[in-house]
Amino acid sequence: MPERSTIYEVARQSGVSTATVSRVMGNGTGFSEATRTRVLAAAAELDWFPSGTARGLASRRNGIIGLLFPDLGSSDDLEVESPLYVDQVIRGAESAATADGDAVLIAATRGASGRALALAVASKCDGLVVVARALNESDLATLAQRVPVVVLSDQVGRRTNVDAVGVDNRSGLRGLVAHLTSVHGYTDLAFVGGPADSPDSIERFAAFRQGVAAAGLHAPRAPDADGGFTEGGGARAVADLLDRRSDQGRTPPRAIVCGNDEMAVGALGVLSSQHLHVPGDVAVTGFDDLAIARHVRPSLTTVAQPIREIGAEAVRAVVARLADGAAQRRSVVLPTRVVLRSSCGCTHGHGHRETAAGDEQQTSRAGSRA
Amino acid sequence: MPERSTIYEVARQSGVSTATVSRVMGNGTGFSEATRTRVLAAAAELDWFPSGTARGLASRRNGIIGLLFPDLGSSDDLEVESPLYVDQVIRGAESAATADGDAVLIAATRGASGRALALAVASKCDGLVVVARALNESDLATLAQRVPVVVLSDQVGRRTNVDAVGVDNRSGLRGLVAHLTSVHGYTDLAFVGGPADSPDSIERFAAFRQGVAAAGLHAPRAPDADGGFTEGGGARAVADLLDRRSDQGRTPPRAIVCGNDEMAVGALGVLSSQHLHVPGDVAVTGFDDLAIARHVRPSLTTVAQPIREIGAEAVRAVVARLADGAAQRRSVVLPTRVVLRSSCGCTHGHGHRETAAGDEQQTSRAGSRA
DNA sequence: TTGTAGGCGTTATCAT
DNA sequence: ATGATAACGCCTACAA
Repeated sequence: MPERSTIYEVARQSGVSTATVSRVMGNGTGFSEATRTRVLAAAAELDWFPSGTARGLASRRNGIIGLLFPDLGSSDDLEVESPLYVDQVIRGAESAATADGDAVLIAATRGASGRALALAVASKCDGLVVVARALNESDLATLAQRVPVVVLSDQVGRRTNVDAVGVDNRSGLRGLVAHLTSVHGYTDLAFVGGPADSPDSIERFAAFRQGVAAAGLHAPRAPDADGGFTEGGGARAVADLLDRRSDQGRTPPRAIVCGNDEMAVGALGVLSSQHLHVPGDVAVTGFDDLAIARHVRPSLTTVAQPIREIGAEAVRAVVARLADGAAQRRSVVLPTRVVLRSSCGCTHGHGHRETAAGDEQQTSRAGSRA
Repeated sequence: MPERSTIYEVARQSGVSTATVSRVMGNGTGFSEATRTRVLAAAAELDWFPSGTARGLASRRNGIIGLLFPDLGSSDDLEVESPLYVDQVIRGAESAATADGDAVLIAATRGASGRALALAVASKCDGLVVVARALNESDLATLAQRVPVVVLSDQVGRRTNVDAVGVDNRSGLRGLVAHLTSVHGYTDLAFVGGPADSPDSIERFAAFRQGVAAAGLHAPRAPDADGGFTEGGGARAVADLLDRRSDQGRTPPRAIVCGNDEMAVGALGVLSSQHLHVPGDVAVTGFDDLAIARHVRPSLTTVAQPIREIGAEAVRAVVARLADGAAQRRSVVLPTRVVLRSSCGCTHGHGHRETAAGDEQQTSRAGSRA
């Protein structure tokens, strides 16, 4: 690395002050066209461009939005590929950030070192998006009084008094359960949830109970949960569920509602290996509507949520807060939508690219609200 | 936001100099335990932690590694979900970066604004990882003389004299073609490539030709390419290929080798809708070994490449360069591996989670090299 | 072990 | 339209 040149060299080389160079490089105005040309020429010649770091210090604006997410990866192959959800959030955040002229700084909070990492990231950002479970609520609050923070869970946001972006888990899942009970007439439903500390999973289970109860059926008190929102997790949970039922001399549930698509895929695998036909013997549903839901056989009935949009909306919220400052807590709840395919028992075209529902399509919408 | 306090307040509050506060906050040593306690207490009380930006300016180390990737998204749903490759690279980069104590700043270079965005990002980072096609080679060179850069393509790295991380596309694809020709005896193979400017796609096609020629068969001069490494792109390319063949009064190829898994999935869809059986009528293969390759039916024979590892290795390379400084260009080539499943015509267990090959498994390895 | 003081590379304020 | 010149918040010799 040759000695990096600074704004001083450029100023001298172009015969103006550093202030003027700064003006030319910034979006600002306040210089003649001739000056602009000379400065740019000098910059090009010296192969210089302004230091984002110095610029950030001086202007109190780094052009960086941080994104903290929980590290769900492990060494197990099946688990590792799992966090497609986070990948989508990252994509959405990136795109909204770029639209606003800043970049996204990502970091996974691994276990105990979470707080330190979070501080390190926060200290470089103008604002922060925090995926649910990436941070405990106390640390969340700490960060929130330093930079604008938006948490990806309406629930958590409410508790910590932090801006939030979430989805309407309840409507989605209730719609799904209503479909299973009313249209297909299933009466023995089981819920296989994700991590017990996932706000989304908790909300989905609550909605599941409501839906089941609303249909006049017996609602289980706790989900058949497992450690992860993963294919492996789903497989293990369903295997356990089946074992337990078998030990009790009971038959498998008529329908298994899973916490997300990946778990549902795991469920499909276990059921298939136990020679239980889906949806003939057991119906299965997911949540998320990832690409895999279309590709797996039978194709997966699920609840779609706009994951990329969640990430994008969160960044927009941070940016808005950056501009606004005061104003009371804001919360955005994005809509979900039931997507009917084959795994619930619906039958329709099985073309490779059939998409979504038909008659029974359900849509639940909720706008943003204060 | 209440007035943020600075190192000065903390110094005063704890009765030491700012230098000492700095020492306590940095990993450094050079202070008594008692001092440390007092400083930490003051920091906690004032609810202060050091500004990463200021720290970066002063220490010339931001703790940020940049990651530039091409924006392959579009508004088309099928295309949008596509860049699973990049998602994996991001994950790998993040994990290696965190291990080294820094975070990853990501940005997608969209079209013409690419250069400006790249400079903005580079000006905030200690080093940069650039995914192939994210930047033209000229801009790549510009950045490389400012911060350490590692490009994700051995080919590009060689041309621009920049450190690189790549995979052994050739061995993988040659192994695949050898399998198709020798084991299955296919003689009419077609190649459906990705974007014409993708170094990976180019290399894979070159290897395809070699492999076909080595089997004494006629090698096409150009791939049946399409705009994107996407499911939609694969579908369109294969549909075109089939149409063209049909117009010429020819039968479909006996095997279609696709540029990546997503294109292969698109191929599967088109073939199915045209009532061509895979692998009975036409064999199909992919590249990458994404999760979807296991889930799609028939399961996809493909070439595995360690995508996450690519991202991780790239970050390690820039970190190494950060420490080293001089030293000549380095290039790491990661191994690929043929993974045999059903879509090539191999038959074996169809359990939902069957993984990879059996007898015919091929492995090609290549260590790192100067 | 601790303090002093001079940067780090820009931006922003106030003049001119 | 342009120039001085303080910040910006911290690190790091150099001294003590």
